[in-house]
Amino acid sequence: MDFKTEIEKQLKKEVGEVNLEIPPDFSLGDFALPCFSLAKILKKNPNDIARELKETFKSKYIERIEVKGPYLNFFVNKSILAEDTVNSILKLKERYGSSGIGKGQKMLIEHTSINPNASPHMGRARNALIGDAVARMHKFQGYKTEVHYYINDIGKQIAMLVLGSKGKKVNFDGLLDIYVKFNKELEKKPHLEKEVLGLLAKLETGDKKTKAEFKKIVDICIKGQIEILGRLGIKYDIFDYESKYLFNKDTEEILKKLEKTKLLFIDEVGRNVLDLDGYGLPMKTPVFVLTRGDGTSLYGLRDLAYNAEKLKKCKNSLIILGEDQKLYFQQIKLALELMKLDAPKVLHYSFILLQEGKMSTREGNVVLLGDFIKEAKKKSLNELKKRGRADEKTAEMIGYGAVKYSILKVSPDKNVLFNWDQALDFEGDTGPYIQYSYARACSILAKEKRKGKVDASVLIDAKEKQLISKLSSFPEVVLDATRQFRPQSIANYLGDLAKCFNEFYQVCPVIKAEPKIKNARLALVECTKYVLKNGLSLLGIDSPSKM
RNA sequence: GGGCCUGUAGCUCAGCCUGGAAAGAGUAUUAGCCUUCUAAGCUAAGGGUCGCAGGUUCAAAUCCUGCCAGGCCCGCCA
Repeated sequence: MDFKTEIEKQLKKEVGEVNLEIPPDFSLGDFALPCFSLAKILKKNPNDIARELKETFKSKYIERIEVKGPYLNFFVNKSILAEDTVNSILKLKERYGSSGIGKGQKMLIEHTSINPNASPHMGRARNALIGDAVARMHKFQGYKTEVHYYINDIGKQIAMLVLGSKGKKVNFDGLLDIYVKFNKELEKKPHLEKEVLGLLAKLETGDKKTKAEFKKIVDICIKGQIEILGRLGIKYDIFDYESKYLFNKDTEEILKKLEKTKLLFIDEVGRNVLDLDGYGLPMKTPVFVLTRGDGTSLYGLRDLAYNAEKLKKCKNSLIILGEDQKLYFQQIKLALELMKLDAPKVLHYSFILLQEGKMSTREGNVVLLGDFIKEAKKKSLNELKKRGRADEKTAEMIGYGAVKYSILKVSPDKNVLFNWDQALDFEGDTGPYIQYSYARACSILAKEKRKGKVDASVLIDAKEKQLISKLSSFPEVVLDATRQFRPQSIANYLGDLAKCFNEFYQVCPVIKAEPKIKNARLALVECTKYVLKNGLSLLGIDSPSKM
């Protein structure tokens, strides 16, 4: 039952199209109609309008109506809401919250796509965590999702690692060090740059030995990255290697297509350049450079080929990109549109900053994801020990939950200043707080079983009503979050829900309540358990039944 | 110089798209609550020129303009 739509439908008959809002405080009602705008149309005092509407409005879904000055406040029939919400959740269980809007549709999501040059740092992890959550949200809504990871296996960075690791035994953890050292070397000896480019040119001719050298580094790197991300439960369906689009000549196809637009030209140093003047790109000279002077391809050209292929596979597509790629993506989008191709939708996120500035793999001032989750697990294991448990699996659930929640709850537009203490906080508005609420619910349900029919209308305590109201809004929150690619909305909702549940827990004993109320409260706890679990799983966070 | 994002309590953030009632959480500080379903919890107190200045509106944290501060980007990196 959608109360809001029901009230709006009724009001439409009386005064035309209106938009209800949620009052600032629970005690003021469930929905409110401010009568200011009506005052203008009806040429009457808003307070009078509110009073008159109160008299004429009738609906069985409304318990009572209060007039507060120019506001008409609706109190929905709590027993209908309670019955409705509880029945719906108990029926749908792990599907509660899904609208099914994605049924029959496919969604391709590309995320993470970290350069295979080192162990991932927290900044990159933000991409993976957001992408993973968005993918889970779509899956939940019925989309058939396909998660892609694009591997930049032929870039300058790999060439640098190939050169830097000559004669050394390389492993995943040592790559960062090699990369940092090589970059320092490069500053001192600029002629190394030529060696790097030479190696790239050799690669593009298809030289077997060079290919093998690149592949060796890339394989080590990808394997290490996937292992770390896999620990966090982040999985990919398909890995796309950038080199493929070079060696299968797709890039040449793209150049041919772009030639037809008449906007492609060869500049004074022999590069293929796309003229994007007149499209409002905020660049000094609005062009898109596609090849180097020596004819080798640049990243952008290969990316165009990649995007063209993704589009063939699926017309619904999303990519997660850092804010540094905003302008670059505009170029890609324009170039694709010139070829009459749709660009994917894009979600940009800002960087995680350190006290001393931006994280930079090249300079080596990074907090590695691997180190961070290790620390998180260690801390949660410690906390578990204090409570007489020391279960590794649960420690991971909690530690990783803290990491994920702390990143996902913040809007991607915001820079995050990385702070160890804060990121590893387990109290207050954190992942473990939500998990703890879940564990509390499980604990009650393990002690006592609900029996027979539930009469939800006996749930009349203020905290019970508040909890029910919160539970009932879950589907709307998920729908909105999915449509707008906003995992943070779900994270914030879960924080609120956990708070509502803990407040209820404090004042409403379940097991000791009289039978009728006990049964209804058990049902309410069960409902909360489902919603917490469903919500957490959308963020890729596990729900431990004990902690 | 140009473009995009951000600026809300000491600190970390929600609310801004879609304007509406006294601006919300968490944390930190202070004071309470474990013989009662897990205290990773709950209750209470103090703490705010919503960056600044204009404008639109009956009404602005929310919309518009200008300015200030931070982040990101602006041709052979990816």
